[in-house]
Amino acid sequence: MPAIGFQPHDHSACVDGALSKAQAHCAALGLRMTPVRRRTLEILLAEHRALGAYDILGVLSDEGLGAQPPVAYRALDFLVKAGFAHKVEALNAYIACAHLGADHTPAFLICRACKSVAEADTAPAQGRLDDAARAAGFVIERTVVEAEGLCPDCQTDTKAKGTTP
Amino acid sequence: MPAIGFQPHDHSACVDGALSKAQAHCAALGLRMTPVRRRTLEILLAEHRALGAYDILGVLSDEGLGAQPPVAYRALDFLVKAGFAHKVEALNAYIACAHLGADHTPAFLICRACKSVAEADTAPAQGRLDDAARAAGFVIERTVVEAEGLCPDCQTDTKAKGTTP
DNA sequence: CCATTTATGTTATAGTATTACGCTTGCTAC
DNA sequence: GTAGCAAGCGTAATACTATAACATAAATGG
Repeated sequence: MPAIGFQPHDHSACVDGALSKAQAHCAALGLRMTPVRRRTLEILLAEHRALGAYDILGVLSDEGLGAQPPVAYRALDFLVKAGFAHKVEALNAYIACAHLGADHTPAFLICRACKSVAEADTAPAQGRLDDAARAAGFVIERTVVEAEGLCPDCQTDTKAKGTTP
Repeated sequence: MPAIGFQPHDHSACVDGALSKAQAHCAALGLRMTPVRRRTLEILLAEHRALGAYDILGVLSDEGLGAQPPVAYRALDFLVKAGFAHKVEALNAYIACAHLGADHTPAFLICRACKSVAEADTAPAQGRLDDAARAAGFVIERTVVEAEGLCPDCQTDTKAKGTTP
């Protein structure tokens, strides 16, 4: 399962596919894909980049879908719980799930220059973390694996030379 | 390198050791361990638990060491950059480094019941993450590995039965 | 249809973090 | 020793992230 997001791909297909998979998943489980939730997912899907809750709220609010923070946070909570989106802890921001349908524990590669985020699989890393946890008698319920650095594109750009060029 | 924090240990020795190691490290590198910075490190070292910046600020302020947020944030930035403390992204909180002196990439085991945090080593997990990053052409500069769950003590406690008992 | 649950709208507030600016301190080079 | 400079601190103001609490409305299920 390769990381996507750093190489060109058929993005509109990737959006459409995710939307219809989400819709199907909701139908199957009796979850309700309301207008606010669907639009929030669309906004996230539009880019392989993490967006803050207030970025989402800005768009929703422009479209008359709710003007207060709880609207965005509730939609995001729903999407995260349903597995349609993830929270990127290092950025306090949210991103659409790139492997929708798989019940996975994602790892993120976060570009500090362009803020794009790729999602990889962590199963192996998690195995090792499990070992450490077991040794300590700790029971893991959720794991966060995130790496910050530079994506291929930004490694050669001027703006990549430092955090504040 | 086992995770510490979930088992009894000589805590005052662990605090003293860390403080003197930090002091020595500063002397060696020409860093300045000022009163605010030292006290901030002491506060963090006092418990194997993550503290918010405003928890720190509360203590500093009670002691006349600065009353505004930047005081705490600057001290924490210094400690994090120097490797004397880490930020726990999943909690937006800070914790003293448990393996001071080693230039390591830590993994945290965070108990959601008692908020204690243990620090383990991630070298193995990171190896796998490096592989994924290399495959994507991504250069990692910093990694965040955190696991939330229940520590040994809290697995049997009443309060551990659910998030909101 | 009515009761119940689920979702939304809104106000207010809590919690986390940074920018900006001026003052003080300590170091270095004359 | 002192002038100049960099690093650190004090403070005010503000931005960003998130939740609590309560009222209203819409869907579900008897």
